[in-house]
Amino acid sequence: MRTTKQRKLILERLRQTRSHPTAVELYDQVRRFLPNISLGTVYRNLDVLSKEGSIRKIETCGDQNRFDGDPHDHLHAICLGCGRVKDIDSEFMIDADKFSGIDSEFKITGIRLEILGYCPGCKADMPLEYNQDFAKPEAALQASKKSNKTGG
Amino acid sequence: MRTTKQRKLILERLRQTRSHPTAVELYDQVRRFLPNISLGTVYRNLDVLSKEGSIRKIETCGDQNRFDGDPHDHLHAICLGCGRVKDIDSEFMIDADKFSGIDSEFKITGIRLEILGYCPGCKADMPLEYNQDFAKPEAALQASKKSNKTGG
DNA sequence: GTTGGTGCAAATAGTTTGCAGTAGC
DNA sequence: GCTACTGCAAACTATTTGCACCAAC
Repeated sequence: MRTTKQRKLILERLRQTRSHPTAVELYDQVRRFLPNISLGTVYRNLDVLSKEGSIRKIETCGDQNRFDGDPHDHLHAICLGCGRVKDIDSEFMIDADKFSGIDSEFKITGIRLEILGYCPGCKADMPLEYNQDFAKPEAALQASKKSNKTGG
Repeated sequence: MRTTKQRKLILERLRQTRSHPTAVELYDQVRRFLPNISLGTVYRNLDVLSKEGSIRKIETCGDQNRFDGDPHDHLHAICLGCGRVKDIDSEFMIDADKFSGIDSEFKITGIRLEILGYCPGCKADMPLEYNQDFAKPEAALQASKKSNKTGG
């Protein structure tokens, strides 16, 4: 794997930010330093870097993927209002072994665990039902898929 | 909400199957009964039915969404080989309250928990590392995003 | 100098939408 | 009869890819 200036810049920017940018957000950032870089290059680099393990692709199930410069185990809290992703301390991780008895035919390799909710800025957008009480995750997920502000 | 024959058929097919079809798979199924139905109509109906709560949109984070005719709480085991989704008994559910201490600013409304692994048919595609031991979920997820066979 | 990486633009895949006609209530 | 719903096709969004040139090793 060659160390091109594009690749170096993308990795560096991703490591420096605590946000979890989308490919396009990252493209906008790196363009300030390399005006001629193309979006295709950003996608290609995000792909090789995440395959190689230097970064993580976060599958937020939103319309766009987000990327995390920290490849170590930790949880993500995903805002259903704006789609932004916040890191959560790994002490809350759940071990995949907990589920090992589930199904003899299905070979479990891991779990996907994400915290869903609303960040301070999006509390106003929160469905009424959540103002009194906690409720079903999926319902909220459905309701909010649309409003993906570009998030930092 | 009107009960059109298209809507009725889509809901009926979804309730009858234990697979978790994609929109296109469902379209292929209902076309056998209503040859002129359009894919747009299938998408529109999946949207209203899931917003209304009759079905669930499963956010498998694959390239295509899948739909579940059973709106009740249960877990999904997602095959990283073919993208197919299998229901898991709700006794394994984890309560969102477990995470309530995570962050005072973030209003938690739920969690997303999915079991990742390989179904019997895809065990051959499984990365070598899993043949000896369980390993990190995300690595496998990255590796397998590509191979979404149309699943049933 | 070899070849992996780049910029560009076109292609692709999944999904959404505008529109004019249709059918459920 | 009103109007939500439909089929169709075009549009849209995120992402991928073919190609000719370039630069890291």
